[in-house]
Amino acid sequence: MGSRYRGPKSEARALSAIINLVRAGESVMGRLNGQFAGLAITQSQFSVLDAIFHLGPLSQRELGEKIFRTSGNVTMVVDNLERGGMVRRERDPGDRRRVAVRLTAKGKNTIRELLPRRVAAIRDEMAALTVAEQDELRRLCRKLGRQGG
Amino acid sequence: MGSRYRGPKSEARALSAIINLVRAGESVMGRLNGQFAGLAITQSQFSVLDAIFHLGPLSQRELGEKIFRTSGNVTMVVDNLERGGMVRRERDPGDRRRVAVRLTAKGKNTIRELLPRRVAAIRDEMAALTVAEQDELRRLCRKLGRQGG
DNA sequence: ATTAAATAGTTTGATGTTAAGGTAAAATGG
DNA sequence: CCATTTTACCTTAACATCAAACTATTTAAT
Repeated sequence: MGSRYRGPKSEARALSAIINLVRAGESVMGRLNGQFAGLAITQSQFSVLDAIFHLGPLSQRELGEKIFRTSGNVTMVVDNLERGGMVRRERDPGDRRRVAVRLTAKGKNTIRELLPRRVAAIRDEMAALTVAEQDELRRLCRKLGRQGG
Repeated sequence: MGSRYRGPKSEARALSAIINLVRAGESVMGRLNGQFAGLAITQSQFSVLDAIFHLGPLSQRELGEKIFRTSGNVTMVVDNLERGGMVRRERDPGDRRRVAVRLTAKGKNTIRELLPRRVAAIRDEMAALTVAEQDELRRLCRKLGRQGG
């Protein structure tokens, strides 16, 4: 499926599109994460705080789903957040396998402070494109991303 | 610059576009890197082999530029490739700070075997989009990527 | 020539990431 | 009730990644 021959030109075009796609993603995220330079927080940590802030306490399994990471990874990220006093682990008494990850006051303050900056940075990033272009980009990326998984 | 107000709807649009951009890049690369599962090679290692294969021996600084990584990182990736017998380091006699990274026969065979597979996988990934869409995607990603860096 | 600045590469310390395997708890099926 | 399977989390080993500090070498300035 999708493998009908299109010739070498077609391959160069596909390669170029992918390179630019990946590079754009990396460079946008790189600039966005520049926000965190100096602050004691990383991208993964931000993602976790953001998820809990918007969705309420989550188990690590749920967090892994939200941020598209393995459970082993979530363990480490939550470890580091916990050490920094941003979140608290609470064993679920009903199902003792589960751990609810919950924001502390410090974590809540941090994410509340960071969010508006992040929103502003995203707005500025995307200001390079018109509204129509942003919609088209999203449409194309969805079509691509959906593919295999 | 680029920060004239566009309202909250605009921010949701921008955020959604970025999320889909980054996710598409990650998911496409994830599927592409699935190719390497089982083989003793990683994405970074592939990038290095690919660069040397097409451009000839490069210094580590040049490699870092090509694959958008820091020099410290290149040191480790080349370490691992060298340990696997894929490349050889050769001190430049003219400028003894420099190290030329050169493919071994094994490295050459490996990349020659991997490249066609990668090209085919890329072709299949992008077959989700029409030719016109591929061009548009590339154009939009370029516009975005150029921005800050 | 001496000194200062720049460049190439390495090392270190912290974090992230996965895959694979391990432990404990819960659910399921006799 | 007991054995099996599944689930949630943790641990380990290996690699990736960056920032910052460091060594060695080259270039530039005076």
